[in-house]
Amino acid sequence: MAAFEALCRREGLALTVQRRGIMEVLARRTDHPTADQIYEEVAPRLPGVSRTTVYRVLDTLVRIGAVRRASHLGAAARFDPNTARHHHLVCLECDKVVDLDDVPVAVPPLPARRRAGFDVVDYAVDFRGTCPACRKRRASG
Amino acid sequence: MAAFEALCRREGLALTVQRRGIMEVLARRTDHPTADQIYEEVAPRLPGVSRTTVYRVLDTLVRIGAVRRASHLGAAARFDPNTARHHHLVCLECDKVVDLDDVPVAVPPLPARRRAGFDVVDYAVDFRGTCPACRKRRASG
DNA sequence: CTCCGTGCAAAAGGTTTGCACTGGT
DNA sequence: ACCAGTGCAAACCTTTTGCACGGAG
Repeated sequence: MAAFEALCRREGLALTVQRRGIMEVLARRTDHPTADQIYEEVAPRLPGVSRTTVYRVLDTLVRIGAVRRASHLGAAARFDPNTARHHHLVCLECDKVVDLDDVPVAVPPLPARRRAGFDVVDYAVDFRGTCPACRKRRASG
Repeated sequence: MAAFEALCRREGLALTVQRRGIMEVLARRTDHPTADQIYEEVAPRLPGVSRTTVYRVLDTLVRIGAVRRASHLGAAARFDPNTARHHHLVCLECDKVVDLDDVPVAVPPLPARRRAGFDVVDYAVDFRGTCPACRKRRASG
């Protein structure tokens, strides 16, 4: 939390009660709350806070690297005709997703004591980085 | 495509032009189109087709196992205060996501020739399966 | 001929935007 | 005091639902 305040100062961002409150909620929770869940938890402590602010603060937190979006696959649902196990290349800048067909990736089995009671039947690996188009765009821009 | 028609017959589903057209688009594309992108591509071939139908057909295709949803993280965006590399346990039934903090998973580096020009800087592994609550619910129900 | 599947329209989330005001710095 | 940050309302985008019609089996 102190690190967060330092980060804000370094970025020249105002330390508002809203930002502090939302960051506190995020820092405490170990699940991956939605914007609305964060709003519900923050609203009693910050009377009059709006959902708009929650969305805007979350954008800011993502931009300065204080939190992550849990999925990099974009907002809208995407569909994949390939039902076999396969992995993905994901561009962190434009959310483009490319299949890695026929590229087996050996992931060691998760030890039973780390599975939190889940029956694990499969896995998928997202390799994250920058796609050729975004790299080029950044180099020229 | 022939396999898809056989699958429909086996499931007792009518082979409508809409289902065939949407499945053809999905089978041809190697990216992960959104419902709207599929609609845009299918609309000229199926005059008068509605977005509603695209959504309903996609649901059907997922149900019979002809396609997959590319993300299992649910509709709403989720936020994660943990910006360090970590992996996830994902329930395929209720979309619950649990962090695997401090559980390193060794994934071999992707050979350069499989990277499709991406600069890969990180990776994340989603372990997929059934969470304890859903397993219990299924056992009792 | 019988329903399943579709189209339309409207509703239901989730998220973003325009504008005026307020609170940090 | 200035301007970034906020609140409100309305718009926007994606997805779902109710109802009536039409075509596949």
